[in-house]
Amino acid sequence: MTTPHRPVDPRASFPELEERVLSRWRERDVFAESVRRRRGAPAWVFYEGPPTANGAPGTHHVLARVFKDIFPRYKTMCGHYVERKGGWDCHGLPVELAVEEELGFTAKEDIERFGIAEFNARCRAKVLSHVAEWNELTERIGFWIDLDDAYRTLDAGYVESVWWALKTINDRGLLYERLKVVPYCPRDGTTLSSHELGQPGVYQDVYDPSVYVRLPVTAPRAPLEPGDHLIVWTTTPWTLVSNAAVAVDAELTYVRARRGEEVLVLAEALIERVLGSEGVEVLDRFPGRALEGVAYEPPFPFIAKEAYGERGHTVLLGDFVTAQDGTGLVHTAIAFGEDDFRLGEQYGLRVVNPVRPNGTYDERIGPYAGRWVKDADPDLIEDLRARGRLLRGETYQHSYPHCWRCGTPLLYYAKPSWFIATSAVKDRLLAANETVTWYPEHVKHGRFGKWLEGNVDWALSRERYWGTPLPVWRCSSAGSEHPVRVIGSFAELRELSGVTLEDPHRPFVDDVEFPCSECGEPMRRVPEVIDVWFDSGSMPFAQYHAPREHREHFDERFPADFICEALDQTRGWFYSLLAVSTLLFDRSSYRHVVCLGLILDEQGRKMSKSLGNTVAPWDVIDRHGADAMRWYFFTSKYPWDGYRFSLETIGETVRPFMNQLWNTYAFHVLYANAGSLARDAGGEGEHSDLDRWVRSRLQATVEIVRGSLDGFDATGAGRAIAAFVDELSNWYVRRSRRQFWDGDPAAFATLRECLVTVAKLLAPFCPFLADEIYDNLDGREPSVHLCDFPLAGPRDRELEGAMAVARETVRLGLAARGQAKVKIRQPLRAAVVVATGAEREAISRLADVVGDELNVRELRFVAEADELGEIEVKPNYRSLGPRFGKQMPLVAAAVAGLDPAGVSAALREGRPVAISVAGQDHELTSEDMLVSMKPLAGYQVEREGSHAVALELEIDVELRIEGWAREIVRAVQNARQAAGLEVSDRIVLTLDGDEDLLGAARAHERYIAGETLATEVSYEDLPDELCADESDTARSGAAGRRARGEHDGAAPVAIDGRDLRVGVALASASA
RNA sequence: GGGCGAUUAGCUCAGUCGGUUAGAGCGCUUCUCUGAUAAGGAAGAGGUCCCUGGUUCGAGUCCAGGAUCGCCCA
Repeated sequence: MTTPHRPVDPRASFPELEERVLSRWRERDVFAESVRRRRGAPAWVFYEGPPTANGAPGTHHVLARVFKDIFPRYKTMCGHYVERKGGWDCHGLPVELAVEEELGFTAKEDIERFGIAEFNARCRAKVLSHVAEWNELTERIGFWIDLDDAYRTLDAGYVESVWWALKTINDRGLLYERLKVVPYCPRDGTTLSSHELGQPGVYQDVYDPSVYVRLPVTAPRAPLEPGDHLIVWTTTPWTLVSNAAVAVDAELTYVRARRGEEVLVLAEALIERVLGSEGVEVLDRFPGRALEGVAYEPPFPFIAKEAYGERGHTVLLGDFVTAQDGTGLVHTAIAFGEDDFRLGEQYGLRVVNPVRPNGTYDERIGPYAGRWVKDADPDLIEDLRARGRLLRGETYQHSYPHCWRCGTPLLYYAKPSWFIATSAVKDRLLAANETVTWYPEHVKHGRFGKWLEGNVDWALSRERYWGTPLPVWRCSSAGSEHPVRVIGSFAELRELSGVTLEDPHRPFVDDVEFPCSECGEPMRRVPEVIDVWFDSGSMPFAQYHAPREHREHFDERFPADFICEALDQTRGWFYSLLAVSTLLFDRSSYRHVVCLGLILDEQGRKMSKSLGNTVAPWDVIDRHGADAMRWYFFTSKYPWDGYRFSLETIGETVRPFMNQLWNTYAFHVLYANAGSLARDAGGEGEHSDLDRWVRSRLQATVEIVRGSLDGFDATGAGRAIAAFVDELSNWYVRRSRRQFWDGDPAAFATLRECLVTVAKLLAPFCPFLADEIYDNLDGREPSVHLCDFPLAGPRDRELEGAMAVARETVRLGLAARGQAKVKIRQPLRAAVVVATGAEREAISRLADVVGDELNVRELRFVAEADELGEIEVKPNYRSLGPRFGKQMPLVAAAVAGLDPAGVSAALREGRPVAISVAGQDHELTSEDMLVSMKPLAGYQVEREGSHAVALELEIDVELRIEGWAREIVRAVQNARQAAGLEVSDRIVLTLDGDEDLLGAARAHERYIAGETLATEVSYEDLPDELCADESDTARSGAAGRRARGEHDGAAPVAIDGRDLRVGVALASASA
């Protein structure tokens, strides 16, 4: 340990430093070693939620990646084996869309014509096109994850694991096919995924027809009568041709209302909105359930009641009916609405869909056959009007989805799809969620819990190309009802078909056939691929190709202790993970989730390419460094609330902390190197109270950091580190500077321990900075990241409390100086401190520290505040409020009427104070009262609560001369610095100028010489203009130092209006 | 239209169980300190705690309604 530390530039560039640390990590293989060393230790499991690498990584990815990094690093340092396997999400529509765009395709037919094999080959190339950039950024931000062994959802092994999962789910009877109403683009002939619906611009405000239609009751029964009309409302008149039923709410109140000649049936709450306020007479009121079963004549005659079944063209009860808009009676067309479809299922109505896949009516709709449905709206309305069926027609503005690709309004349209019956395990999903700890907590029973409660079966299939093929084979004989076969492994498929799949993707898998076990006809795979979310939800086992391989490895790493993604994954990965593991293993696949919020720009707008307000991660890293970016994300706020992000914000947020730490570290290195012999003298010598105090604060910080990180609170932990560094720099080092100048081994040992421990605490947050400090100050391990995380040692709470009181005293004393406009450098005779008991003892113990900081010769104490100022007593609401309740104002008045000095005296002696409230006598103890002081004229007193510090302001000749001596020291120090001397250089000092000042200098010559490292002090004439111009001397370092013995004159300085000229010259080395 | 969250100083954010006069950092003004520091200290300016109503002796905090912003759905 005799080697001095590497010199530290106090203005080092963090980005450059980080690059150096990175190369050190590479040389020493630190990441791999950090994992290797914990082999055999208890596992702590992290799952990487796979990003897609078909685009460049953005700032929000950095946010996710640094939070994914910090907790595994922490747990590793705490002694856990934390495997960090990377992953890439490879399938899915965004990739297909990007390739389609490149090829100029607009419809699925283009892909079919182009050839699926070539198309998918391009998807495969595309999906990993940005991996290099991702890898580079991942390394640069210090996210330690194994990218060489990353799982990829496109790999055959991964696909096979997914197939296994689907087969298992099917074996439990939870996989099925049925019609589903989906958003459908009739022009492109394709269903749109939820992802596509989320594209910007999909929901547009449009004007659609809004029509109220009369439906004559055909078989009236009480409370209805012949001639009554049901009134329904719709904004999609084109669906009226396939009206199947009318839905009402069972509990809602409906009326028969007479207007003119006719009697209309609708919800009471909507009478005025539909019929206006005049000329309407309510004949009868009844709940919706009274209408159930009433038959009516449909708006158009094209499709007969029988086509729908027994309940066709009757009133049904639906739970989705509200009185928010419309009439309270909802037109229902089974094939064209989610609610409609569910109602149809519930009542056993058959699905009749008279719209062809290209969006035109089929032959069942007579005169309208072949017409594009939306274009038929005006004619259909006119038809209704001509037949007296139209009650009202207008236009209505609402938000409606459009195909993001071609702009066509989407139709909601029943299509066959494959489902997983997640709703059958809803209770298990909810139970699994109960085992998960969410950060923030409200997600658990809020957004996520609510989502689970409303669970509907998982629509699994996609009519697309680049995805995990749905492993379902179906008998090809016409109209076959033979059971489908779900394949769970490649071996199973090979056994049946004799085909060994090189690549399980389409189109190759589509060619594999095998005979139907029932009839021997070929079984062919259904054309769909599966939802990519099922891929990523399967990663706990699929990443290891489990269960076919590495079964134990998987078992040991299930479930995860920790996952972390953006909040929008509630319906994405958080759900798919939970659903897949609940279906397969009846438990959650994760224990703790940290949710991250959205990153907004400076103005609080969402960052988007179209707004041009994105901040590229590289810009931040090049300017502020990765540690700064990490520190900002960790500590500026809790991550789930989102960030307002800009380059400037990062700098402002981070500078105080990182610079403070760096400067403290640089200070240590500077003086440790300057006096390196002292460090090796053996033993640490006597520790001061300051040493003991800062060590105790260090232990307190370790406690907080551990506690916070154990609770996944990086923000609280980081802020505790910052608070400690502030105490270390602004109190410990500042108050201990003399010890460092004197080479006190106890001080160096203390500061070094603090810095090294901070480096360890900081390692998961700012891995570069922490490693640099550790490496230079300790370096026993190749990296701080191979160290154990600090364990909190014993604290000296009494000393911590004492120092808090002492610092408060200093604060008050400095404020008093400020008020009196007496500089710190001017010594004062005494400070008078109001304190009693433990506080007085505390300040006495630390009197040197306090007196030195306040620059007073003496601290005196007075026991009672009234010696320094007038007393005020106030009621303590916190203790008296619960006791007196409504009488509190009276109590306050009674307390105000007491004699403050008497109360103060009584409480001091432990006697209670009597008051009378509303004729009742009560006793108040010291807990019930707050005693404070008013300032007293004539003294310079600063007070707060029960504390006060007063300064004796009289400055006699002795004090004045001492003050001058300190001013002279300051002037000499400036001259030293201007001359570019090293902090340990000895000097020959020459002073010239005002006789009073020189007299003060002579009187305090030893002090001045000691402070300025002057081996010699002389009083001679100094020419004014000896010194060169500032630019030459200022901060010029060793190169600018004057030759030995040569005077370096300084410009005259003024002290109390008196001139002083200072000459400094480097003394000979022997001094 | 529904669900979830947010709203506190010019900016970024704390604010515990409801309790005296609502805080910090950055920025601004003045002063000060400096053998590490672009740092630190003191004072000052800066507040409709989004609004309205309610509960309470007492509300930034609890309740209800509303506004605005965001997210997720539709």
